Formats: sequence, C-alpha cells, structure tokens
Amino acid sequence: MKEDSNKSSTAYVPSQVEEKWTAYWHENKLFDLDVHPDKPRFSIALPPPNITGNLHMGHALNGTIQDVLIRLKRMQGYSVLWQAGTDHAGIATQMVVERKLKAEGKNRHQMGREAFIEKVWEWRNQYGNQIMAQYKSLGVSFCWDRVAFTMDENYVKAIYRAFVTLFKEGHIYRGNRVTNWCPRCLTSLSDLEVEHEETKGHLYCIKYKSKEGDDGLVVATTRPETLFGDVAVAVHPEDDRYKAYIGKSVLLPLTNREIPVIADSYVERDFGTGCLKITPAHDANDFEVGQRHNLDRPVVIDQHGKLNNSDFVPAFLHGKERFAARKEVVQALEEAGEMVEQKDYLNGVGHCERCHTVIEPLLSDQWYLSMKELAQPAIEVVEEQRVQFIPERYASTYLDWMRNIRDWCISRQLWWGHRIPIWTCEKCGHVDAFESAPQSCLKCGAEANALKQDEDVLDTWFSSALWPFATLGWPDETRELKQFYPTTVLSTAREIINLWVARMVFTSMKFLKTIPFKHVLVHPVIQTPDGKRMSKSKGNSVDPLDMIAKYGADANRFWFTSVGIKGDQDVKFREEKLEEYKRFANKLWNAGRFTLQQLEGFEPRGINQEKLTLADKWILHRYNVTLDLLAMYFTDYDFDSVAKTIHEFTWDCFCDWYLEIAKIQLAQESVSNAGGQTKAVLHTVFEGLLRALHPIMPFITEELWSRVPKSSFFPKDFQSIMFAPYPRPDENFVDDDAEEEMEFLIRVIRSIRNIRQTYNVPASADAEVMITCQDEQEMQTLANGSEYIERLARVNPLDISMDCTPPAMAACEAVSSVNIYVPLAKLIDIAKTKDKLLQRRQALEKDLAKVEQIMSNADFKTKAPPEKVATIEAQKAELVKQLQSIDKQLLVLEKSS
RNA sequence: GGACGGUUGGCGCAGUUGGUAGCGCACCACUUUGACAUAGUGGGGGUCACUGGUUCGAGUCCAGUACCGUCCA
Repeated sequence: MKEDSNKSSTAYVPSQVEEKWTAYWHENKLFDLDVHPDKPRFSIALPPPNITGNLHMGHALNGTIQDVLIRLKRMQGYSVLWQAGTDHAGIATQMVVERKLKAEGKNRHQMGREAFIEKVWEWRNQYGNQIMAQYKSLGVSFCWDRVAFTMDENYVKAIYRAFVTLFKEGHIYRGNRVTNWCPRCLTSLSDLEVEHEETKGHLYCIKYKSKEGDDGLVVATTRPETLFGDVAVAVHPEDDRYKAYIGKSVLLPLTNREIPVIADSYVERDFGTGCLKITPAHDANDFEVGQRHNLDRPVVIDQHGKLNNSDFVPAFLHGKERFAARKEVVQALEEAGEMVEQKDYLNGVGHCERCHTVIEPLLSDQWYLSMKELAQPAIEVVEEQRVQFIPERYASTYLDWMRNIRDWCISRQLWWGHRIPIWTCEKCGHVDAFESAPQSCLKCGAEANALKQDEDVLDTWFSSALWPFATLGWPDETRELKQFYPTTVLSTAREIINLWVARMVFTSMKFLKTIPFKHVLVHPVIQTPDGKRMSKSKGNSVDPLDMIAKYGADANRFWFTSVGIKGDQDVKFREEKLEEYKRFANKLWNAGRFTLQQLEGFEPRGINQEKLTLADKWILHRYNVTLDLLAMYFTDYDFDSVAKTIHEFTWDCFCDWYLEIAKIQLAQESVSNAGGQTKAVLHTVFEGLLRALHPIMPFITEELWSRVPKSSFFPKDFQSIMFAPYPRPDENFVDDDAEEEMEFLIRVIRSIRNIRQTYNVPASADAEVMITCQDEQEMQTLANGSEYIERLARVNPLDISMDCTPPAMAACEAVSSVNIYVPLAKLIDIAKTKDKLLQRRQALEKDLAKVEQIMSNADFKTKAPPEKVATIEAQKAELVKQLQSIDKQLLVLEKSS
C-alpha cells in the first residue's frame, strides 16, 4: 500500500502539467503574433485542415515538425509567424450538412441556396473549429490570434481578385469537355480528386457488323453500356488486319446505327482486338479522338449515372442506372449473338475521393484554368532550386507533374464555396468577371437585374492555392505580408505535392512575383503497424488524441520528431515507441527532481573552470558537443538525429554517469567545502538541457524550468521558457582530453562490473580489485578517478600499481594497458572462471582473425592509405595485448588447480 | 504502364567520405542503493534479401533479380 503511494508521487503525470501550461500559455496570449521588424524573420503557413476533419496522425506529425521549428526559431531570436487556419472543404462540408438535413427530412433544393448556405455556416460555427481545438492538446504554438478561414471576408477578397485577374488576362475559359463527374455528389472533379483503384471487371468483345454484310469488327470494351454513345470504331492506321475497313461503316449492335471506321494512332494494336469503340461524351481519350476526327458527341448517360438519351438508347434501357444497364446490355448482346467473348479483367477505375462512387466521365460545360503559361515560372523556380524540396527527390514528383500539366477544371456544381464571379448579360450575352456584384452590363449597359451570376462555385483547392499570401492580407500590402512573405518553410505530406504545393507556387509567381516558401519539407506517411494505409473507413486508424491522453503530448511529440522527414517515406505506427518516450519523459522528470532538490537555494553563478573535476569537464564537454550537433542537425532538418542525440545525452551521459558521479562529489563538497563546482555544473547543464529540449517537449520542460533557479541573465518577470534563448555551444568547454580520460574510466568501471556479475559477487558486497597499469598517463587518470571506481563499481579496497605481476586466483579483464584483477579466493569457481576466459578468448580471436585477414592481404599495406594501415595495426596490437593477458591468467589458473 | 522508397539480430530501426556491424523494445540473470523498478547493472542473439561487378577491402559504390509499399497515369 505504502509502496503504491510512493510510486505515484515520483512518476511523471503528463496530463496535469499539460493542462496547467496550455491554460497559462493561452490565457496570457503568449502565442499571439509579435512583430519585430529588426529581427530576422521565420514564417510558416500551416497546411489548412478541412473544417469537417479531425486531427489524425499526419496532422499531428506535421504539426509537431512545424512547432519544433517555430519554437526553435523563436528561442533563437527570430521574429516568427505561424499562420494557421482551416479551409471550407466544398464537397466534404456540403455532404456533411446534406446528410444532416436528410436526417431531418429536408433537402437543400427545398430550402434554396441562401437558406442552405446559412445552414452550412451554422454547422461550421458549431463544429468547424474542432480540429483547431484538437491541435491545442499537442501544444502547438500557432499565432492563435490569427487563425484564418478560406471563407473569411478578407480571404474571399483575395480569391475574387485572383479570379478576376486571371479571367481578364484570358487564363480562364469555358470549355465543353469530358470531365470527371461524380453522380453521387453531382459535381465535376479535378483529375487529382479522383482515386484510381484496381477493380475486377470484364473485358467484353462485341461484334459490330459490317454494313456491307461481311464479318464486321470485334471491339473490346470494359463498358458496353456506353456503346449507344459510340460514334466510330477506331483502328490503328498501320494495322494490316483492319486497313481494309478504314473509311467503311459498321452497325452498332442493338440499335443498328451506322458508324464509320476511322484510323487513329491512339489505338493500341495489342490491346483487346485492336478495335476501339469511340464514345466522345463518356471517355476523355475518346473525346480527343472525336475532336481530331470531327465527330459528334452524344451524351447517353446523365448526371445521375442513368441512361437517358431517347434518340440513341433503346427504350428498354431508358432511365436505367449505369451498372444495371451494363448487365442488361450484356444479356441483350448475348441473346442477339453479338457477344463474342467476355473475360475477367482488372483495370484501374476512377472513384470519387469523397464518396467513393465510380466516376462517370461526362461531357459538360466547365470553367478551366489554362495552365501552360502559368506553370512555366513555377517550373523554373524549382529547377533553379529557389524552392527546395527536402528530401530532394520530391522535386521530380513536382516537376514531372508541372511539365505535363493539363488545364485545371476549377468549377464545381456545389453551393458551399466561393461562387464563380462571372455574370452573363441576358440582354447582349456579354460575359464578364467582377470582384463584387456588378451594377450594369459593361457592354450594353443593361441593369443589374439583367445580369445573371454563374451557378457554380470554385474548386476548394483554388482558394487553398492562395493560402500563404491570402492569409497575410493580400491583395492589400499589409505589414504581415511585407514582414513574413515569402514564408520560410512549408511542411506537408507527399500526396499533396501536386494538389496543393504546385498550385501555391504558380499562384505566388503569378500574383506576388515571388516564391511562396523556400523549403518544402515532405514528411513520411504514418501507416498501421502492418504497413497499410490508415483510413477512417477501414477503421484501422489510430487517434492521436487517444495517444496523447495515454502517453502525454511530449512523448508523442518526441516520437514524431524521431520520425522526422529524412528517413523512410512510410513509418509504421508502433505504440511501443510512445511507451519508450513516455519513459524518457519520466526519466527527465526524475532527473529533474533530483537536480532541483540539489539546487535548492542555489544562486546561479558562472563556472570556475579552474576547479572542475574530470567528470565536470566531461559532462560540460559532452553538453557542448551535443549542442553543436543539434545546431547542425536542425539546419539540415534532420529531426531524427536531433531526437537521437538529445535522448542519448540526457539518458546515457547526464543521468547514467554524471548524476551518479555528482552524488559522490556533492557528498565530498558538503564535507570539504572546498569550492566544488558540482552544483554550478548541474545547474548549467540541466537548465541548458531543458532549453535545448523545449522545442520538442514543451510541457515538461516548461514545468521543470519554472522551478529551476534562474540566473540574472533572465529577467525576473520572464514569462516562459519559450522566450528563453536557445542554448549555444561554448568552445571553452570543449575538452577532448577529458572525453578520452572519462571514456577510459568508464571502460574500467564496466570491466569491474562485468567481473563482479560473472562471478556472482553479491551486489551489496564490496569487491577487492587490483589494477596494474603500464602507462603513466593512464596511471594518472586511474589515480584521479579512483573514487569514481570505488563508488560506481563498489570496490574496496582498490589497489592501483605499475606492477604487472598478476595475482593468483583472480578474474581478469583488460582495458588498454590496464589489467584488472578481482581476487576470488573465497568464492572462486575455477571451472567457471576458465570457461569465461576461454569464451572471451574466442571472441578476441574472432576479432583478431578479421583484422589479420585484412593485413594478410598482400596489397593492403601497399594500396591502402597509411593512416588506415596504422589504425588496423593499432587494433591488432590491442587485441594481441588482451589475448596475452588472458593467456597469462589462464596459466595462473592452471597452476592453482 | 511510369516514377520513387524499403529489404540489417524475434520486432521496429540507425549506420555520415567504403576499413573489427550499432540502438530501442523483447529475451536471460542479478539488484528495491536517498532522482527514477516508467529504474539500475551485466549478458545472449545478425553469413546486412539475392546474383554479379568495381576495389587491397563492400551493409556502404555500380548493374541486375525477387518481394513489400507509396505516388502518378
């Protein structure tokens, strides 16, 4: 019982600390934008999540990476802006609200456009900021006073300015083409909003009879229900099988409509039968073939995916849904004896990204943005590395797409979004774009009521494309735009490179004449533990909020940091990792409890370098080396190395060695009062470590730091560690000798511990140890470190001498010039000792064999660089020395047995 | 179909310019010593997917093969 309460008092409880500091940061508005024109600037625009969304692993990973950078730069004295916000998600939001209305027995058509949009706003105001609230639990330091939305008044202004400019300059045009149509959402979609999925289907071979009465042609198709929209059969111009048919006609089955056989090199001779039915209104490629040959384009499937054209479709299929119609057509063809063959076939079928309905390519009127000219500058800035992708390889993803860019369908048949600002004059037919509702027709002067606005809205990505500058107030020349644009970094997921990153680059080049950001960080995708994509519909996703509740925000953030952006492009989710970093937080917490206890009443002062012990020098050296490495890794965005380095320093150097030694030194100092520096070193290193760790683990570092005695360096009313300077390495404390000596002592201590455990010396018993040493320098180090050895390896008495006569009946280990003997007279088990020595000998021989193999190679000494030869030779000498020492010990055992 | 990424101890991964293969978890043993048992200490465990090449020397460089995964068409 008592034990339990003790346990809970020493363990770190993240939730308490996180609640406390979240409230403190937000109540004191510490995250609000603070512009310092005299400081260097650093800015990031957060990829705006969709208002219908919830925080997922990708958001959390990406949010952490950005927050680490923002907090780092803030501490490094930059003027920072982190622009957050959400996008209005046209299709997704409209779907959510329509579903809700349906449950209430209503639909948007009954209520009309205005009332519906009002409903959507209601929904948005109630639920639309959920994800921003979820972000808070991760501790991200957005400029919370500036959270934006793509439907904000200012933002809308930017969109209309952009649209009208593009329209007036002729980049936007109306096209009657085949687009991706979702019969469920009743809207067009851009190519990027269509997901291709391998789907099981059939390849049907259908006979199209010849008008002349000979055999006719057999066409292969996966979609027989579209045959009523066929206007030709195409063959390859050089296909000898069909050359004779070119220019003749065939009859469409079931309707007997006559269509020509044409030649087009688009046809792949090897595919199917080499005869392709051409349906220009229901296939994007067929549409192009049709254009080349000047063919009609009858629409036979309507918006809802039903066969509907009475001029072309036989009566028995009128009003039939696509897939039902397919079955009936197949059956009718079989009955008519015109189905030559059907075989199983796997093909990539487009599905709506939002509702997963099979896309119907459909001829319709849409607004397009002409891309070729706009893409050019966006290609150049990446080629010239003015915009850099990290990892670099993603530049080619971007460039491949940009170089083969197709015009962008920007209209959507929705109500929720930015209504296309184009008005058509009903009197004179003039079409024009306006930033706000026009009063009269610019051409004929007709009044406002004669002008009719386009019914459609803009693609949500059209608004997101303006995100980094529209959020800063463009088209107005705001203070924020001047100070923070172009932004410094954009961090995002790779599937969004073309969808969003590319579009931001070209809009920025177009409207701001500059790049939107310098570095594009592309983070990995977090997958399920078995390497599958997490998806809400599959129910295999992990909720980061659950993980934060379970392991703490800091542990999650540390994991995300260790994931970084440089490693794999996919990372498998492992809950064990979160456990590991939760333990790390606990370790830090307890190291903090100990350190803070020691520093009670301590008044921070500078370190007197004259009075440092070896361990002091060593930890200060390690600390400064660590800071140096961190600076380098941060510059390279090498987050995983940052995490690894700081973890290793904290646990392996500071906790495992320095704190244990500090206990010894503190005890000595309390007696001798001889001006020891242990507290000053503890303070310097621990306080600095907290600052170094703060960008990754803001909560626990804030809590501990708030309790650390502060030097006069920090103003008394200092509000938060987040404004404290990021620690910088100090060359004065770099000490390679201390490093080497300490490493040597650590090896000696480990050797003694090894012997103790191998021969079952009880942990509570002191061990008698004799060390013989043949090197003056090492002798000195041993003498200086004898107290560390005694305490950390529980040695008493310790005898160090230059005498090299091994004692009898002792276990032995060798380190460099040193032999370590633990006399085992009382408890020696000679057989066991021999076994151990032989085992050790075997390992050494294995190593030696490797080294000798290298050296025995005749060419090694002549061709390898001399310094390499020297290294290998030194290694060999060391191994030989250790082997000899073991052999000597074996001999002693032989004699005594 | 095109492009990219991965393959290293049971699991997850690191391995900078080629020079005796590392880390965490898991495993085994010992330890509740005044920061921490969410811990400490010690230990066992790998012919680096395969084939060939370059080199005195390849986990590392080159070419190819297989499997897994992602993006684009």
